[in-house]
Amino acid sequence: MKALELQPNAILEQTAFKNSHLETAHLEPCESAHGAMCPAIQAIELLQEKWVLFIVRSLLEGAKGFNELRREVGGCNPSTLSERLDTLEKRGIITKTVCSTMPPRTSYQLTSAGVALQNVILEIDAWSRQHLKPAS
Amino acid sequence: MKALELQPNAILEQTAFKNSHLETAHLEPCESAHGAMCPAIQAIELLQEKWVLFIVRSLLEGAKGFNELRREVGGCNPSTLSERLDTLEKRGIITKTVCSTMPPRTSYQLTSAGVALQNVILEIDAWSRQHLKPAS
DNA sequence: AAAAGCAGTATACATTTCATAGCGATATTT
DNA sequence: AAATATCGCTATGAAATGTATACTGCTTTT
Repeated sequence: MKALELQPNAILEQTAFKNSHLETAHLEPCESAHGAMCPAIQAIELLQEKWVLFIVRSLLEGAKGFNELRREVGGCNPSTLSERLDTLEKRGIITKTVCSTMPPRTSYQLTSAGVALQNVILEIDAWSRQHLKPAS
Repeated sequence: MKALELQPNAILEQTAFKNSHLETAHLEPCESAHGAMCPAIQAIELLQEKWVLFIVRSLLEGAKGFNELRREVGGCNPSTLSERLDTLEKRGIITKTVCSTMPPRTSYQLTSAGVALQNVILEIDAWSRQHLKPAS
């Protein structure tokens, strides 16, 4: 819903370079529409949102409630967590189950698509041990 | 560290609120210091920064210059790209080679640690094809 | 009887990312 | 020959995103 309908190079073209038609020439299918149709780009955009990987990692241990999750991911603030959980649900990665409304009790758990993300996380984990050097 | 014993089936067995007795003060080693010592957390924090995965993905195709990279990742703004490249260099993921200062010519390329991230990206890619449903 | 926990929402502030202009020198286009 | 585009950034201010904190009404724990 934002300015994402712009083509990547439109940005560069807008910046005072009106005649830069040369720049626009080479665009891979994936990049051409900001990944609107490319699953890989969509996935990166999703997983790269703050807290998302931590949320998934935490839910791999089992279903959790809102505040429980909040603590275990490392202190995400409630507005952000709420928004992230919404989009994860829309994307079919988690399901939300309202066990009781008052007092409130909710449970979030991974779908099979969500569980499948374990491979990604294990890969990150393995990489981090072998190659990541600590921040200075 | 604990977060690595990920058990897919645990999900099925656990109902919500399994650890409610730990509400206030339970901090695992990993979480306790914001992941200061846990490689996995550090890695997620790094890879989750905006543009980082796109940068790595793009450099897997070969070394690139600043503006070239900027275009190919999908239009990252220069200040942000500059900052990301700095941290990626500090973390040992890319190397920066200044070929000429005036006129400027620089080349960014992955280190072996950077190339090793290909596994992560391939895993995301595979996952996205099989499980990610498009944003509504 | 008091305190703390549940799942969020609302508000106001802090941080991050953004678009854009600009640099001097060459390479390309007209 | 002259105008323009390009290189790799940095600087600026504005927009978008993330933050801490307070709050709700009801139950469980102390």
